[in-house]
Amino acid sequence: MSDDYKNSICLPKTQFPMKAGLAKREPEFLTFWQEKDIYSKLLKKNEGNEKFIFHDGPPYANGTIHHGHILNKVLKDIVLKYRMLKGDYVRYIPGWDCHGLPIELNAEKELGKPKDSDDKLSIRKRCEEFAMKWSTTQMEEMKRLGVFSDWEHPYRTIQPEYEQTIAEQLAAIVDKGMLYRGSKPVYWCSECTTALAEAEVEYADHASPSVYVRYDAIDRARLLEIAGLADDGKQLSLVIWTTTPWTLPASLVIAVHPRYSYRAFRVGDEYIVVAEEMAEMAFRASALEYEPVGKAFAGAEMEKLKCRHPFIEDREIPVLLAEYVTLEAGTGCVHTAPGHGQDDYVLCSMHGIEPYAPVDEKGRFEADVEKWQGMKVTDANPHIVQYLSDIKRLMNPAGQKVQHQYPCCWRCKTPVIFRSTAQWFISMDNTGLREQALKEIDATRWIPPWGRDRIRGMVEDRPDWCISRQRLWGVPLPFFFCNDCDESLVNGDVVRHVAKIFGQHGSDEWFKREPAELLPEGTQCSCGCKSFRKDENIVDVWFESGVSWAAVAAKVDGLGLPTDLYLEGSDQHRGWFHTSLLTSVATTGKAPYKAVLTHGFICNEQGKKYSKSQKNFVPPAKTINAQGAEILRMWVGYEDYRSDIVYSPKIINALTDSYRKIRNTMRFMLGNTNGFNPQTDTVAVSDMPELDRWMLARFHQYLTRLDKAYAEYNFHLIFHRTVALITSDLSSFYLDIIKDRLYCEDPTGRLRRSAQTVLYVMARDMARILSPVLSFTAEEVWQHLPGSEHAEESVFLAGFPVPASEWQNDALLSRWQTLREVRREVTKVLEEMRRDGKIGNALQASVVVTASGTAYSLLSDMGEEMLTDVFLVSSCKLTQGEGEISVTAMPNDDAKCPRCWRMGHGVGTHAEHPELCTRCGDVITRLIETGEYIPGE
RNA sequence: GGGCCCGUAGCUCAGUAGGGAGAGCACCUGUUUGAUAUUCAGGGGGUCGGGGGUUCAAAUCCCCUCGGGUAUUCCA
Repeated sequence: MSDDYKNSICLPKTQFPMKAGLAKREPEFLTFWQEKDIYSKLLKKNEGNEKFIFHDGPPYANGTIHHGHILNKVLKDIVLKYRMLKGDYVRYIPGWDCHGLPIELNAEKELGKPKDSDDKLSIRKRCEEFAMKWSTTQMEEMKRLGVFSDWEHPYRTIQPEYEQTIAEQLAAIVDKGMLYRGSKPVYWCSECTTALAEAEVEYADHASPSVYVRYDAIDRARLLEIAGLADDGKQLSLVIWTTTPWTLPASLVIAVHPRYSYRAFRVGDEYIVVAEEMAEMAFRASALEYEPVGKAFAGAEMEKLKCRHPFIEDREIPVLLAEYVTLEAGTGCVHTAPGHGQDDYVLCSMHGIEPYAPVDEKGRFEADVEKWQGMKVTDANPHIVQYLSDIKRLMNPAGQKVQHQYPCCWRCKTPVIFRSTAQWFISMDNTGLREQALKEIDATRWIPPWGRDRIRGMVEDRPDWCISRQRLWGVPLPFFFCNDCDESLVNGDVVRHVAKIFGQHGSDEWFKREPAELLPEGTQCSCGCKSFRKDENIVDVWFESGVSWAAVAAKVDGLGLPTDLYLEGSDQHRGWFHTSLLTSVATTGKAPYKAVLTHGFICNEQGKKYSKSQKNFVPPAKTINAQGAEILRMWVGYEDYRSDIVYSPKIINALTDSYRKIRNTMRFMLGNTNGFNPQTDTVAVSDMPELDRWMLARFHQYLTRLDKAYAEYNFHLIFHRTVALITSDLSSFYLDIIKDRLYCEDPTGRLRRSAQTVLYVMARDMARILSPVLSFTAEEVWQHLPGSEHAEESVFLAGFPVPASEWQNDALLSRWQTLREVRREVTKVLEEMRRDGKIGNALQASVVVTASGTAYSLLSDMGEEMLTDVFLVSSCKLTQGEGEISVTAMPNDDAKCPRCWRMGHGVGTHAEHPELCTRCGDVITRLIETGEYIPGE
């Protein structure tokens, strides 16, 4: 049997499996990292170096994690692993937000509404169990992603020491004089006699009365002038529309839009002013004839105009301007009761008008409303309508109804009302909190930059922060009221006294103890009374997570303030970024962070938001168990996190294919470094063929660009540049060309060792530079690298790769760019020949390249031998011609070397192996001499 | 409705001093069997959301518009 010399060829050989088997292998690496304590070793290694202080935003401890959590945690992991590889000292303390309504509602569902303090404590107990269960579950799910974090020392907002900080921060705010007690409208159920949170309200179809009500102008002359009318003695009024006549006794203001067009209309024997566009709808409802008179004018002209309340004779109603006025319904003139509406409240508070709500907790009118005192507001509605009609203030027939969605109590289904109640606020302006917060926003780096404008707008516009909630599952506001004079007892020392109790025993103590047991000894009201009762509110959970900088960053060893980075979804501009800023500026004057990075939301292929309730997503655990967490890590790295990003099985499948390409190329490099000892076999750059030096120059560029991409938080470029390198530069070019050297050259000769040197360097450094993203695969590659030169037991201890300056060679890069363009022409011509059946393998062809000018001199400088190798043909001739580069090719009929498959190359001339080409003959001769190759085997 | 973000090939993305529309994947057709659940080559595919303006020249600068996304309390 003829010897095809196959056994003398060095084919790739490695233990690194082609099939990833990620779902099965990843847990082995997790165990490896844990058992070898790699994260601790990394911390120890970087101890004393510059710190990068990162502070984790606490996810809500409710349910299993979804793709949004994965995006967030993996992004954090990428940033921090990069920093750690670079040598920074980075501690990652994970946290959970454990108080709050969603958890409380769950507990309440099981245990019912609490009746006494024992019930309250059982509910809180159940809440705690719930929060612990889910935060622990989420922790396990996050660990599975390969995230490096201090999982042994997480923070939770229900830890006593955390609760102590919450109270201490409150004390600091009290000390600064920022806290005050005021009124604010909240959803109120008069059946359950309680305030409701948004989540406890559901919308149902409801028929409400529809009333158009006249407010006579007091500033009659002014309004006539604005409207362009002469005074002919006719009645002149603004008309409002409302579906809640019971709020009319609390009506204090009429709101109009500054830029809408308003106009007077003659209706019967009177003038009525409404928004021009709304006239038809308004008068048609009232079945009235109308005609426009005078001239149209902007709402802004009516600012501060005084009108008269429809039935409270001595109440003047000013017209105020509001952007929220719309032309969807009504008249463009909006009746405004700050005690009964959110917008109303905000508008009035801007003008110093206090909320007014003459309605008690059972939903009955109080004494202020003489006519209907003691009547339920909903029962009073028809009486009010009839009265309006009787006194000729109603435009439309009494009894008209409108069908619309109206908020109802989710428990008893009663329509809820808006009712202003006493609440605790942090003032935005009394002590300059808003102004200072804006300054700190400007001093912070926002990534991407539009984050600054976003949070700026919110801080500029926001009302005072209402921090009280009428709920159970949270930290009680440690305030008291005097039993004698009803005066509130709010001072920093008292709050700090309670804070200590929270820190030692937890905030349950508030419910277990009597006021005297919570107060410092001898506490006395200014009226002399020593008997107090407890406030029954808890603090807004946003305040709790908002002080994590004080509870965690300021206290945990290895962290500190200000932190270097907060990293969360873009919804946190309103949430955690916002509340952290306010609390920190309030008590320290400074932002808690130097930089804030935000990412978008997860959407499906239709651009729809991820929704658990709609079940429009494959649960992550399913993907992890089928394809591995690595694919999800890759997905995070693959997408541009700054905008909303798409998650779909299609994308995951595409990524799986890309992953295979990366993995297989790494495997090829590892396989071809088989038998290479980096310590003894490395070839110096100066001894390398030009192609290898080009490859290193390109790799130098790649490493430099990736370092920049990491540093600038352009993570998706990492992946896209890596895929470009692997497919275009490695797989289809460099690796393809050096196969001949790797397989056929003398295994220990310079040419093969040179290529191996390059492969080793690239495998080693790609493992390191990709490890923040492809953590599992990078570690696996690392464990399969040849040689013992790398003493590090994990890729994460090997540091960030620094390209050798001698690799850099911009001249080579541009020179080879031209060569590759010629190569593209060559492959195109060969493809045509192949199509015509003239050749199969490119090695069966001979090529002639004709070039002129600088292209010719460049190619001739490289030499025909190199062109032959690079074009993967058996021979290449270069001729000088005119004009553009042209390529011709023909089948080569030289004899074929059975070992390397090239045609010609001196086949038939070798003294001992005339059947081989000169190169292969020499190689075989040596291999036979040393016994490395035995013919016929 | 106002605020903010996004809109380049079926998918994910490049395109930073305005001047040639690109990459990878997917798809089709071949190639290899010495990366073989692999490799290589070739090919089709885009009014750069739409319209207007500035300019000799616009994916890139300005204005308008459409579509999508977003908000633990925007909505009488």
